[in-house]
Amino acid sequence: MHGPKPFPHSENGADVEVVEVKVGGQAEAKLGAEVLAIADRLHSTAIHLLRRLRKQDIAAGEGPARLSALSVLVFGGPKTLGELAAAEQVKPPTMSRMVAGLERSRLIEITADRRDARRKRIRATAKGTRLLQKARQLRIAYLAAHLDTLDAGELFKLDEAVEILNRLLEGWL
Amino acid sequence: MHGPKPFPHSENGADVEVVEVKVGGQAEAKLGAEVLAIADRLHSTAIHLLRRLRKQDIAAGEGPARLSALSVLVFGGPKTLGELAAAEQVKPPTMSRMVAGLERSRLIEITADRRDARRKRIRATAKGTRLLQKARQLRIAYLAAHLDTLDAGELFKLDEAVEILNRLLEGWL
DNA sequence: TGATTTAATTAGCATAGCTAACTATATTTC
DNA sequence: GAAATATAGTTAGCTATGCTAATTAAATCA
Repeated sequence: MHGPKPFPHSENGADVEVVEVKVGGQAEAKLGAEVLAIADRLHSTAIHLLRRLRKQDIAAGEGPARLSALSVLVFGGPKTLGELAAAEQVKPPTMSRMVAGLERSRLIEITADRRDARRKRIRATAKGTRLLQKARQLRIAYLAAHLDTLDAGELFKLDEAVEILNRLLEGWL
Repeated sequence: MHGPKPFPHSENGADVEVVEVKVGGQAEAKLGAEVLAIADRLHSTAIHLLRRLRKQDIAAGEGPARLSALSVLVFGGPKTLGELAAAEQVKPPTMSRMVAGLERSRLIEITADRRDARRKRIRATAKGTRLLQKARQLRIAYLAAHLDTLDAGELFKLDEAVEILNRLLEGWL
């Protein structure tokens, strides 16, 4: 039927046959067992992949959530707190605390917005940019070292799948 | 060069050219830019995928980590605490607390091991099994509803990639 | 028997998520 | 222009997850 069962999750995953779901509060879809099974495996795989990578994150001295927010600033330019929270799909109080931590570590700088005194302009410092590069290297190189044991065809398939998922996530909300 | 940039992360991801890493403390690999770029995109995609799914997890009343541990018990049978911790790639104190929470909610049962009084036998209750099915349905159906917007070819590619990743993770440590 | 190893817990710390309630500033409406 | 409303962020307080270090209890080894 399918490949090797990778983790205790996923096993027996197709016990749900057909399910109705509302997505975005409007559409209603009937889903086949095959799609559910793929969703199940994908979910489990993503969980376990990130469990491994999380350990590398910690080696950088800041947690994964902070590094991710810092990454938005480094590659996306300065943002307000609300924009950052939206980009990271997190509520403002959560981002508020992460920003406070990043500032204590001198990885970001906060300045007042002249147009709107309620807003804060948040941007990465040189130190923050440097740290992010280092952390990226830890995480990504670790993952890449494992990916490197795959052959070229497998890597290609992986890359294709990532693209498909990214397109899906873009129009997701 | 490559596809659409999906998130502020990932952008400019190939600024690391060649990197040496030690994996498992033994091998040393030189990694090309292509593998690093794929690793980068995969990492970012996994993060953002799980951000979305986490919200569904919470709808079930238990957090994702507990549900994941419960899943191991439901599909993998009874385990000791140490086995559970190992399966979930977590330290024993962390699992100890999760198990305590699951027991308070009557989702698992703990009995003494007759052979070794230090060990605990932990297994899912009927209630736990039921809850897991429901939670699975929430998470998986939500993801599946989005996957359902893909065409058959894309789904196939996704499934292939998941299999490749699972094989990779199995022999990872 | 005594020493060591192993299984699990407890205590204590940090990060990360949330909601509710509050402050301060902008904007809209009368 | 003053009052009402809306928006941006913070603070307080809760929960869940992760960790390490130290402790307890039981099993195993010398």
